[in-house]
Amino acid sequence: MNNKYIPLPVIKRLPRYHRYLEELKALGISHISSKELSERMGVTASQIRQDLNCFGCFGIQGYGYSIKSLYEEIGSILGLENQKKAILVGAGNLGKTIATHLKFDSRGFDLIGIFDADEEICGTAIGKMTIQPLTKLNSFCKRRHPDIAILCIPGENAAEMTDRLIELGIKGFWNFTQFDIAHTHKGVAVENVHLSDSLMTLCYRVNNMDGPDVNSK
Amino acid sequence: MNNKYIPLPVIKRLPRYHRYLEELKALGISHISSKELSERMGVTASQIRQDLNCFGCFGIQGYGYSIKSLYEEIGSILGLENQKKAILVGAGNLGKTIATHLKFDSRGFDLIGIFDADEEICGTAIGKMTIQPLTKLNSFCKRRHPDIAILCIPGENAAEMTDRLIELGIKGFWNFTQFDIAHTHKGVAVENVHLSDSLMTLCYRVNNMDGPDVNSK
DNA sequence: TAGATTGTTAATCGATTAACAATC
DNA sequence: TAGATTGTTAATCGATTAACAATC
Repeated sequence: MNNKYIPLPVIKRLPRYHRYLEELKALGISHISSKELSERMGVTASQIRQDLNCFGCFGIQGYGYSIKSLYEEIGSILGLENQKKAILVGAGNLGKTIATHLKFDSRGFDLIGIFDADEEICGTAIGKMTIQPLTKLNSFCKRRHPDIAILCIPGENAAEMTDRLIELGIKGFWNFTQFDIAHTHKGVAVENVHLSDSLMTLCYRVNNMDGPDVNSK
Repeated sequence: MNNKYIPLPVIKRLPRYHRYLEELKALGISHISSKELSERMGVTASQIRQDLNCFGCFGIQGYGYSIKSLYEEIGSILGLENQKKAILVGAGNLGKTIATHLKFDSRGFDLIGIFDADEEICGTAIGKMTIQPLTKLNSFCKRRHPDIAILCIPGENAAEMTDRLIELGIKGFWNFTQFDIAHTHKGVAVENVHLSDSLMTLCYRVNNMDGPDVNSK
């Protein structure tokens, strides 16, 4: 696999490129220059070219980038076709919504199990899946080897659950709890979705609209 | 209000400080040095001191920071006590979950209205509120003057709805749609929660765990 | 007073932007 | 060939880290 170091900001921009290219593809446009794409996306053309060149030479001088092939390239860089196995831990309101609202298939994942501590709701169906009790988590992981866990449990239980899941071979977390999955766990990928933090950031911004503009990305 | 320019990365870190201080306060600890806090949070002490000094001198040399007062300071910097008025637009699965899952009160907002295009579900209660039809949106905004909108509608309708809401005086968006609320709208605060993008970023990371480590924040 | 830790300036590091030669 | 636009190097900008004098 590619062994070059890629800056995190670049990686975080890839899904957005992917999204814009998908849209352009749907519009039936065949190719686009970094300049035009940059205008649509509100970034610099330089940044687009620099970002893409971290991974290879995808453009053609004097012509631009083929939308279809660049879209596929980025999808493959992200690893969307690899279908890593995901489990959901915590099937409350939030967990249920996450499980049903997202297109895991086209985002590189296959949701293979849903677990909850509350034995009452076990057996209930979510989509095509049935909620299982946490008591079955260990045997399930040993049998199916899920790659990542989606954490939708109360924050108080997150530290302990994280340790347990890492023990069981989980290599990545999509974390919706308040708890910060620690920098101390090496070799584990963590994507935090701290909704409260996001809301508070918005709070700051709407309260400081008069000051020097910070409302760009 | 403070008119100094504050870098966006600093603002985005404030909620996390707030969260850690809340926890320390609950533990009954009275004060803490930037060094100890930095170790708990996995950042540098320098960064903490630099960040805080954007807003004022909250520490005491030789002693550290009073947890209770720093917690309050940060809350007040974020503007959490201002209780800006928020409306939710789109009361599907995701919207419903967002409305019920988050503590708006302690995050600087008061949720005062919920709207949906589907007349069928109007009248249904979510928490203490009732879903209203979108046809009542304009008159509601003219009467109540909400500050921000939480967008949980399908991406296809987002562009149009954004324009409509800005027209109606909305000054901030908490955007859960795929659609990027544009850089073209000046003077409007936008906080995007692109869940699919986040999931794809995680996908890249779990697929590239062998390479040079990018799994830090 | 001595020790600790801040506030702040200076140094470093990394990311973004600009420029331009290479090339389709 | 001429025009366009890339890939890539160099310049700039901004954010992070280190260092230390000020001070509790």
